[in-house]
Amino acid sequence: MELRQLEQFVAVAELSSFTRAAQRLHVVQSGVSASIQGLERELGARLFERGARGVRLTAAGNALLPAARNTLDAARTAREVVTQLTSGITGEVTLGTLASIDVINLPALLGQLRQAHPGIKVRLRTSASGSTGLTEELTRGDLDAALVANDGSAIAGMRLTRLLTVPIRCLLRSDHALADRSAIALADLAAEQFIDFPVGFGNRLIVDSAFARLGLKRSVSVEVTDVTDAAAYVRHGLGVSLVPGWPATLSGTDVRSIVIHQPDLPWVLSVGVSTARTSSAAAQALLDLIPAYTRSDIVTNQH
Amino acid sequence: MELRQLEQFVAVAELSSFTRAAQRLHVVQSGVSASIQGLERELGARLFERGARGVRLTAAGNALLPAARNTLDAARTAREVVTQLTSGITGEVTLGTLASIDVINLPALLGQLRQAHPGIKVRLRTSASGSTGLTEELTRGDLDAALVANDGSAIAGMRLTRLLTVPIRCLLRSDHALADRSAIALADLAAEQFIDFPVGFGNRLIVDSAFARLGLKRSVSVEVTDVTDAAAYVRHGLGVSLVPGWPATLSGTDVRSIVIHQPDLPWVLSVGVSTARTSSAAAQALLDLIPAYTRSDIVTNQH
DNA sequence: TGGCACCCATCACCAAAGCCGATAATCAAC
DNA sequence: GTTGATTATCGGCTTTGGTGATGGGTGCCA
Repeated sequence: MELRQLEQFVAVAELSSFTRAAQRLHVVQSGVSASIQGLERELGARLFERGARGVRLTAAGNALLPAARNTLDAARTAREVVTQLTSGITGEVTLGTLASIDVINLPALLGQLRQAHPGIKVRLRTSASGSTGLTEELTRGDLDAALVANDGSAIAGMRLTRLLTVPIRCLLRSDHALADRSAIALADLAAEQFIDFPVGFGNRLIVDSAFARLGLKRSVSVEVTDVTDAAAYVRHGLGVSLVPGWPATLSGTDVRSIVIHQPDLPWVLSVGVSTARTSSAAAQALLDLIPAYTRSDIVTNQH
Repeated sequence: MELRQLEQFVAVAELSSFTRAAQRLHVVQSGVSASIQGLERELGARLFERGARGVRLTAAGNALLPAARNTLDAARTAREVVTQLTSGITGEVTLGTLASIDVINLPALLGQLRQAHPGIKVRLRTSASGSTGLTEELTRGDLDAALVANDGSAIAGMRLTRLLTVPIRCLLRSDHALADRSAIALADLAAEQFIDFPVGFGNRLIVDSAFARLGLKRSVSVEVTDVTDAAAYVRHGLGVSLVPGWPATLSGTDVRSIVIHQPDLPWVLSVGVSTARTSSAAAQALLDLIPAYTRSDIVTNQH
């Protein structure tokens, strides 16, 4: 049994395909095929059910998968403990992030990380499909960590660390009938046209499910990927928007940001890692810095 | 980095020698040398200080050693979880044992183990140098587990599980001046000739250190490796003996077994595994059975 | 039902690497 | 200095991982 075989096995298991695993590993498919066969012969058990439409893990394969990951993690750690002594922490980290998160000062964070550990290379990746897409990429193994927003509930396969909780507020044009309220109930907005994020984003998920829980339907007429864009559309009369609210960002404009009550709608930003993997030293170094570079002045759930 | 390299690295580290590591691994020395060099080149750090009298770990080597063991353990576990599904637990276990332990019914235990897990092969090894020798063999990696006897204190590098505590008693010929006492103090025996186990055995260690603590010297004139032998020498007038006492074994003979007080001398039998390694599934299966096959009727420390 | 697309297995070939055996180089102890 | 023990180096052999092409099987769709 070789580390190379375990690596290939894990790749095939994650991608459910010899062909795609070979692509990811930069070898030809026949090599992966032979390698897995060797592993199966050595272990005396078939690891995959081969089908014309990809492969599925057998019971034996399912048993091996976590153990194989453990082994690869241990091997990576073994490498790291030595290289750390000579050249500090090195390695490559891929962080999944949301399109426009100004609550985390990523440039400053990465500057600090570079200064502390020059050997770490960071790659940022944003997903067009929001937190849902990031979650998938993370569990598929394409990301080392991801920033995700949701209502604060757990996500299967991810270990989440909460960074920030911001109440969702309603953006209204100042000439709107509700614009002078001090607080708005969700039910008051059921008939409005909404500007919101696309399906898959945390914000959309929170608001959609809140309406669903109340038994209400709503209409999203414009989709944006940025709170600032949402505010701009509100300003131009395209509708109202429910987004995590930082009152300061709107001061002096003709858009009002009003607290939502009934129910509270907390928008929770977390950083997540896969429960199936252990983080590399490089990833851990990045994760350790995130809380310090998260804006804490608006960590509040109050109205 | 290959598992083979880690295996060779651990062997060299444990034996402090390329040559002996090569012997253990059944490869030639030049192969180990090249392999370790490759590992050092890949990690960018020297792992051993080479000397004419063997090798010593560098700081990098010391850092790598536990991580390498973890990796190898994880790989072994990966193998086991799969083979366990098809052929049950398999593997080879080497148990270090004392020459004559009748308090553990090893034949019955191994019979049960064979019945439960036919794929496990057990090798028993006794050490001529008693518990001390077993401890060394265990930490050197030659044993998976060892039965050791001592006064119940901890042993560096070993995780001990207590099986049995038996008070040490004094064997005397029935015509001895102290033979009719109901209890004897250690100081009463300082002038006697002793029959005892060789240095390195748990019993010898306990009694020697007890006399040393009292500031007394004693003379061991006959060395045996079996309690029955000790009783035989006592019967023939060669001296007295302090051994873990089971009154029943002497009934109907002309040798008396008398309790020692001042101080209590507990003889503690434990089974130990190395703290540096995790046990294989096969070793664990054996360990799990030991308590059930340990005589519990004499688990007592009372006089 | 036949063709097509997709996927895994097999094969021949090549380059790299592991292993062996022998030998050189180094160092400590006597 | 010599001896003994230890690690490093070298040439040659064998194994094996990788490649690229090909074959065979399966589901999908016209």
